[in-house]
Amino acid sequence: MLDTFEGYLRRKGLRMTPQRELIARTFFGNKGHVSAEEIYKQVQKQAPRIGFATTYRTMKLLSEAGVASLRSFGDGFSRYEPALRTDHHDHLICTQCGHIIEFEDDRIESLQKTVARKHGFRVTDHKLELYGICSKCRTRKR
Amino acid sequence: MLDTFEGYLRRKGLRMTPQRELIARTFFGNKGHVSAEEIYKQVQKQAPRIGFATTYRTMKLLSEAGVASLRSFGDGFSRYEPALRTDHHDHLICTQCGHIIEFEDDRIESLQKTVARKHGFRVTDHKLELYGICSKCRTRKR
DNA sequence: CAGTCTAATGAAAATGATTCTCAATGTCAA
DNA sequence: TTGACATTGAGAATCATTTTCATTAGACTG
Repeated sequence: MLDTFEGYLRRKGLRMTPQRELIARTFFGNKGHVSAEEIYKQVQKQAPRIGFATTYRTMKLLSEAGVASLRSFGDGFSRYEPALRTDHHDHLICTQCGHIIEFEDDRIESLQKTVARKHGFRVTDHKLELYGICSKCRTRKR
Repeated sequence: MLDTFEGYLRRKGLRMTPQRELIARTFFGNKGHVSAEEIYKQVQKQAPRIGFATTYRTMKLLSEAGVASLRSFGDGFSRYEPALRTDHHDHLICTQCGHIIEFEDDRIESLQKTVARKHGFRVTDHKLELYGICSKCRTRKR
């Protein structure tokens, strides 16, 4: 993962710096769905001198390198999640508590490809989000 | 459509004003996937005195009334599309030219419900977006 | 090692979509 | 008519993200 990133940088004539390494490691240490600001705060604890500009810049680099993928849910800001995961997964989002569950379903995936092909599209990425109320919130409600 | 909106306003003790009506009509006159700014520009042509604040406010009202639904694609800003359409549809988005194609697929819909149920979710809404390159862009490319 | 070239950094300012504030205006009901 | 609010438009404010810019650090050359 980190190697892929380093390779990308080298290929582009860019450098692997301590800051970039720390930010990348911090990012990979997360479960996913992390906003740039969250990364920034975590990084701050270990290296308070690192500015948010560098964090944002590095997140963008990670995304360009293909090791992070940008995902914008409905809320104000963009989240990153580790790419290159073997499983393609989608999201179930509770509109009540904000909890996010990942799932995958091969049948849906293959239907998506079929539909795209029918419209002459070559799909490079996709995003499926189901919004609803999770069981916990539903029982808590009444 | 407009009646539904009017009903919502009345129920909330709010008023149907000329501005709101024009904005609503303009919105309904569009195919969908319109940003608040686009609506604003269109409205401006007919009534230059209307400010963007009013446009934004009215779009939010339309959304609360359930006649418009907010959809944020990856780009910087939020788009609205007419709700209450009989067909549930999803989007194919060309990352090259930005063209958006709507599609619907009942099998995918029902699979979504199945998956959600398995996780104890009651789905209220969903969003499926396939990103790729459309046939036009693909042939133009080489 | 010294010198040079360029990338990288952090702080602060800039941006751009959206929201809020506020004074002025409109509308309804009593 | 009057009072009570809702509404409006203009501009200021917000908030995540980007850009600018002066400074620092790295890597390479001789």
